[in-house]
Amino acid sequence: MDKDKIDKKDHILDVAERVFADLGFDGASTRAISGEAGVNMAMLNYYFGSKEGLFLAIFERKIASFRTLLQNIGNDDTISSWDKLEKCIDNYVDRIIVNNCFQKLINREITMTKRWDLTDKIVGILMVNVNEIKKIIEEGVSTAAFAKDIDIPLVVATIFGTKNFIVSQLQLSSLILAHDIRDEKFMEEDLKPRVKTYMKRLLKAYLVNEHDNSK
Amino acid sequence: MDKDKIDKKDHILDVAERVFADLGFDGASTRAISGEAGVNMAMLNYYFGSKEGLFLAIFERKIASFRTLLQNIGNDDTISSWDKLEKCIDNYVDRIIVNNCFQKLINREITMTKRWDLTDKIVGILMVNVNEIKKIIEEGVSTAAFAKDIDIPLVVATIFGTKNFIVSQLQLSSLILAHDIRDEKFMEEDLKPRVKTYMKRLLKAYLVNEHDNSK
DNA sequence: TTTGATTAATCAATCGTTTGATTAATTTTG
DNA sequence: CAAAATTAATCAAACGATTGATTAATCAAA
Repeated sequence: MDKDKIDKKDHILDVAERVFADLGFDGASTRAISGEAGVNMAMLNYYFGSKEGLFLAIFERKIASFRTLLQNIGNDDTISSWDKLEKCIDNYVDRIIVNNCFQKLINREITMTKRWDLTDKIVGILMVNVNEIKKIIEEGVSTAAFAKDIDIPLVVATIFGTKNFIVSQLQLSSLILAHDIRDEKFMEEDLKPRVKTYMKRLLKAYLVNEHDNSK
Repeated sequence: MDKDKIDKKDHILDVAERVFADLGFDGASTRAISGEAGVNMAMLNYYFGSKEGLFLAIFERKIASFRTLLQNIGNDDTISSWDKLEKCIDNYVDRIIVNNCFQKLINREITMTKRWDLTDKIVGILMVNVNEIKKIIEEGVSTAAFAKDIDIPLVVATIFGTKNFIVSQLQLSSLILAHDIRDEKFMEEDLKPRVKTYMKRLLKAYLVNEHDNSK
């Protein structure tokens, strides 16, 4: 049946996403992926053409939905720039903490000099989302909601860098936070609201035009 | 000669560091490393026992010196907590932007679930440095130089996350900064002071106790 | 000559991919 | 509807290439 085929492909993508995240692109063998997914090795090539095709399929499945979400926030004319940014933060934190293995996957492969074509594709997909954030901050500056002398690209680097660090370097952030970050309950009930609150305060202190940053 | 041997080992470590950073642990073959270093493949095992041994040797060569630098800053009783933090930022930015391929190397391998023993070793080494920063911030809070309701672990995540993002995701940050980040001159003359200024303003706005963070 | 450094050749293991065959499902034809 | 033809899905086996590591022979220096 067609339904079963889609389900099976989706199942493979689910498994492959986790295995890639754990072991990296090179480290994850097609045998390991097919083995864990309970399918024959040849099915990966049959469905996705190649290992790289499987890798890209994982991305394309994930990114699109979040992009439209960001765009909806950005295009909403009824709320202020700061409220838009808050909404972005909330959505990002919700998203990345839940399926963090996908984030790890991106962060690892994007630093590769090998496989330029693949990296370029990933960067291209990500930049669309990055630019949505950037646009919101720029809007805030032009409407004088944010200070005019802020460093927008580096603010973006802080937003993405902080979230990447927390989810991507699990062992390190576990030690820093003094919690086992694989503890689902802690992640959901404690860390999630905590990161949201922190990011908002941090950015508000720097961005919002209530004191002079230039000194 | 003994001198020549040490030079050769160092040369291998230099090359291996770059190749590992570019291609990852799995992606970097011993043939590629020995080939680029201009030595026979067997010399890697002869000198470092194994590929993993070579990998660890790269770390041990690098980390120690910076650790003592951080500790010297932390133990200096003649300057304020904020000045200590500024010094740390300056030193970090100077260091990571120059040899960023080492940072990439760490950031990639630390996210691996594979090779727990190796990751643990790396994390252990890094945590010493992380704790130095943490100690300085804690000192600032206890002396009321910093606001008491700040989230220290997440501040650490921002410091390391932002720097990691800039150097580790070169392609992405090149696009965000609208500059080719491999341009040495831009990195040295523009980006370096810019990141320093930004990090200080960002952290000061959040940390220093001149407005109430709790609202 | 003896010891340590260096080499080319080779090892078993594993890699991603391809193959040819077999089964299941679908479509076409009579 | 039923038989035949076609397509899709799945499999075990094997491919050539590459991996990290080791061997035994050679070289250089003391």
